[in-house]
Amino acid sequence: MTASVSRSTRQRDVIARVLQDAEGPLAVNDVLDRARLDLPALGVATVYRTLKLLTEQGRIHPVTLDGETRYEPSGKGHHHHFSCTACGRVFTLHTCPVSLPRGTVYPGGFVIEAHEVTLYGRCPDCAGASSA
Amino acid sequence: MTASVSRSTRQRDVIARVLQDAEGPLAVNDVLDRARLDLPALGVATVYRTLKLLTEQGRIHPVTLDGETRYEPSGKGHHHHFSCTACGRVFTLHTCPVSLPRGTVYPGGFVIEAHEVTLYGRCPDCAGASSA
DNA sequence: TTTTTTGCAAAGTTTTTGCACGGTC
DNA sequence: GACCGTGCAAAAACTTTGCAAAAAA
Repeated sequence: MTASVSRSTRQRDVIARVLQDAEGPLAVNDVLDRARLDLPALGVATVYRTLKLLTEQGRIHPVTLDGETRYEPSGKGHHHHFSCTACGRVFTLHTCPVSLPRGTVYPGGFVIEAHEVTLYGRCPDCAGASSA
Repeated sequence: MTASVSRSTRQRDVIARVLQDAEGPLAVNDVLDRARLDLPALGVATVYRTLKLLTEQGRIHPVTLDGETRYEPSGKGHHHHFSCTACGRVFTLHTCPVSLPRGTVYPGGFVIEAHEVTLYGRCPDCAGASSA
């Protein structure tokens, strides 16, 4: 038996690109919708399988926000997320609001290794056209 | 269309107490298991409905940690969570590492309403066990 | 051609909903 | 007694898995 080799397919390429081009981490459904613009016949199962594959390969990774699992490309450096309370979209922010270097000891004796910040509010689009 | 009145029931009391007595935010299943110690016949649907009700009443709120939606009592003041990468326990921290008043406008035009911070690292117990 | 991948559909899971009975007010 | 809440079971929503056909190598 041979070790299975991961092949390059149109589906995988499109899904990977969709994630790369996204404004932030995408939920399975977002990926499906966007990828179908290029591949109308794309099946849901393929999306799930591809997201799992890309995750195992370390090319993307899951982020859970508001109880929903989303995926974003790895290697985009330190960043955080902004969840719009109006339209529900999630954006990636490259500005970090905290200063917590690794090794910082928090009150109580908690030794910090990493941190995650999620901001909530109105995204530029919704803040500008604040009509409901 | 009368405003529905929320009644006090044994199920709701037990579920609320389970959350209050918990050492940290609980997942639906945790709530179900613990509440059934007092109410063996408690149905899953009731747990979901009650968690939703309590959330709408603002008495509890959901937090997503490690890809799972959990619930914790509200009114415990502004706080954040620390997830120990060694023992897996989640702690509540009352010190806030960020200064982001409501209305702050983030670069790009994001209007901040709230924020959530999750810190990862070694809790006091685990840090002490391996530090010099 | 050989082996992997895909799309469809069936099978699992998880969460929500419809109902009749039971409980609270 | 009126009306809300509960448990059960069915339904809907969300993921995973089995297969034969299609695609990559």
